[in-house]
Amino acid sequence: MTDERIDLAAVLGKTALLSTLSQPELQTLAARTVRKLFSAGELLFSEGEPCNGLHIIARGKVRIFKTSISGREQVLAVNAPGESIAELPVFDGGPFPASAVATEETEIAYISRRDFQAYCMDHPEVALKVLQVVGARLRRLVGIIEELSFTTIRQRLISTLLKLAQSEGKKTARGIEFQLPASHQELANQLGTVRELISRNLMRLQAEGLLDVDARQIVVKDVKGLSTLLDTTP
Amino acid sequence: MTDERIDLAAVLGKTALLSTLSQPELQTLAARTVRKLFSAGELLFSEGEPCNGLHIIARGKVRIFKTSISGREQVLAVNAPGESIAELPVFDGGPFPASAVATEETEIAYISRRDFQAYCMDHPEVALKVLQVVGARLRRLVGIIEELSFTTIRQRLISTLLKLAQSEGKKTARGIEFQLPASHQELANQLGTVRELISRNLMRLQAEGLLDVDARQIVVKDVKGLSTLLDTTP
DNA sequence: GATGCGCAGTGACCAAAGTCCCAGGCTGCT
DNA sequence: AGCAGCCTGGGACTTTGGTCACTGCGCATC
Repeated sequence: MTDERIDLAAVLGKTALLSTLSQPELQTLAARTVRKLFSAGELLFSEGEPCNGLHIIARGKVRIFKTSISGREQVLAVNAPGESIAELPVFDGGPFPASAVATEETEIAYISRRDFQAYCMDHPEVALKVLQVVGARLRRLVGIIEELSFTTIRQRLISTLLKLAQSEGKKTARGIEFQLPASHQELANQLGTVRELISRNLMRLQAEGLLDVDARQIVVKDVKGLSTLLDTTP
Repeated sequence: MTDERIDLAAVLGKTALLSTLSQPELQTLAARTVRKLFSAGELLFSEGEPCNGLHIIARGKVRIFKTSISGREQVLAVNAPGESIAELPVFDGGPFPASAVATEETEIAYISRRDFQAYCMDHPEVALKVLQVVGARLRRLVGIIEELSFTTIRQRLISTLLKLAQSEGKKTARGIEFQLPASHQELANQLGTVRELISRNLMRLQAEGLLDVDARQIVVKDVKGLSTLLDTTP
């Protein structure tokens, strides 16, 4: 038990929301925290459910998404350890605006709404921190709106390919090489479209000589060429 | 001058953000508030500019929007008196994520970032209120994303027509009658598309016998028919 | 009355997005 | 080996979205 508390306090201290707190404060908060374990693919919560507490990711990865009647998915965010999710329903009392699923084995630290709200009243700097985090989230959503309404799928795909190339690509003789981090289907969900279009657009870029594609293995041959495609008006 | 202060305090008291405050508190806040006047069509701020304070609408109407390189517009929100805008950049220190324009003669109460942040530290309940307001905003954005990624323009149009019919339609012998509140162009901006499609889709609905259209004058003849069109998968 | 100007309607046309469907490859399981 | 379940590739086709160009109307202004 003691081990758990110490561990939890460490986890809490690493989250952006609570980084300003002192050790003893983290301890008291940790005492009110519940651990929850989710296996890969398990739902944390679904859109529309009431929200009773704050989730903080201690380990694993969580995808936040909306689902349409026809079964299509639009990813809103993918969160990693140290990040909190669904801060807002905690404060406005409304239901979850989207669903959340663990994409791998995931451990959550859970603090009840009442406790966290009370904590914010006593520690206004935490409330301000929450506002900062929420600000980043809002900016991301505005970015998604911008992409959905101003760019083509082709451009969105190119943009994520370039990001991936930059973050995890390795320079080789043939170009910048990397692996797609997920199936075409999941990529499609993130870009708000369907599998076929991902496949087709990748092939098209290959035909144009900008990429080499072998299933998930990508070789970017012409970064500049790709970049210029981003600026052309749809 | 005295008049102004009293007036400002009244305005502040009516905003959702500050509704919990007492009269004297409103007075002290009002003393730190600056009035700003904007005429119709004038920009309050542009996307990317740094944000130095909180804007509260005292009178008029403000449209928040993004612009694409090709000149297209996507409306994120239209705010009315009593609402605050751009709360978030105030707290996270980042630039404005979108632009704002006054759609009619508009009066703004402006409080500097420093003052408002300090005020939140002293009055945590205000910070919590801000979180509530921001929560509503975030839900709206998620709603826009959902619409953009799951529905056709036709459906979005129908949905706003039904909302308008409900909020300001009058029942007549021919059906529910109302006026479009703006030009086709502005409507298109709100739905994230172009003028022609609004025009065409309205005509199409008329051809299908669901509406009667005469420029901006709309008569909804078949509410049920329209509603069912919303549920069909795109 | 002539001249602009903004707004709405429309036809032709093109590109992007999406649907349906099937083939082939790989993996893991029995 | 055989089968089931995935993921990817790709063909054929439809719908939707968007562009361009032009017409016509109403209104204000000169």
